[in-house]
Amino acid sequence: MARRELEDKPEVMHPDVVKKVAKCMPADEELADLAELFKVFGDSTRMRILSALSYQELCVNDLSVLLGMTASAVSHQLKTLRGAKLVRARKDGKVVYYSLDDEHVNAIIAIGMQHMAEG
Amino acid sequence: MARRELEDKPEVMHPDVVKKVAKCMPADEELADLAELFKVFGDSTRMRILSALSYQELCVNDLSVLLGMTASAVSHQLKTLRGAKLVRARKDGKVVYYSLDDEHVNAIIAIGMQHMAEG
DNA sequence: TAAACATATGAGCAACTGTTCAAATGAAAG
DNA sequence: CTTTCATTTGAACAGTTGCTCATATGTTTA
Repeated sequence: MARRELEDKPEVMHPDVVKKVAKCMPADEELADLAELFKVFGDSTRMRILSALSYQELCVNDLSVLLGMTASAVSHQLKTLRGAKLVRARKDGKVVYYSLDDEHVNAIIAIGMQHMAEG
Repeated sequence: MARRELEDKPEVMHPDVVKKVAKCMPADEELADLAELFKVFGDSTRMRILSALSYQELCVNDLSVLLGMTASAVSHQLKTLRGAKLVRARKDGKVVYYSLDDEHVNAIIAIGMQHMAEG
């Protein structure tokens, strides 16, 4: 009991299982990067932008009208989407047209929809 | 000019395109729910938990050792994962075993990995 | 019964995030 | 050149989030 109190580190409950899983799992850094990617999908404004762009290339002004938000707010989010390489920019005069830059975007959205439809 | 200054609402740049996309897009609420789902994937701790559970059913203590975190922190995140129906709990005595509760989890993670591998 | 244990929960706090606002670019038109 | 316009950027602020700590549940064992 006294011995137990000194060592307050938690005992492993299933040591062999934990070791096995620890060896199988990807590196923490890789999983952190993956989480960063999904964080970009985890905002309703960005999700609406991605959904819109899945149908049609759009400029910032179009998006701001479509979403009912200021061009500034949209531009900030587009910067985030560009950083994640989910969106690509094409400049034509003053106007900047955005479109999806990744074939996986629609796939990820589709699977998410499936999950919600079943839940 | 004076007329222009009074009406400071933004003009639509490509009205027909915006209308078309507006009709195609899912409802805002559905996209918001989808964003909420991806928000759950958008945290490195939760991602590590999901990754671990993709190999093996694990109890809270195992997870806390595996992740090097307190059982409390892990339990809080498991509650979030349970709320999103990504994880299921099985109770055996004092011990609660968690496992993936969704076939789509692995698919979503796999596509995310693909995106990172190409970027 | 009481003690030990695995897990869950609530409050509190530091860190992060999305929007607004004002100002800056950069490009076309007068 | 100057003005106008589309977009971008930075600072600031409110709202959110994940962890810690203390405590509460619920279960097993002595």
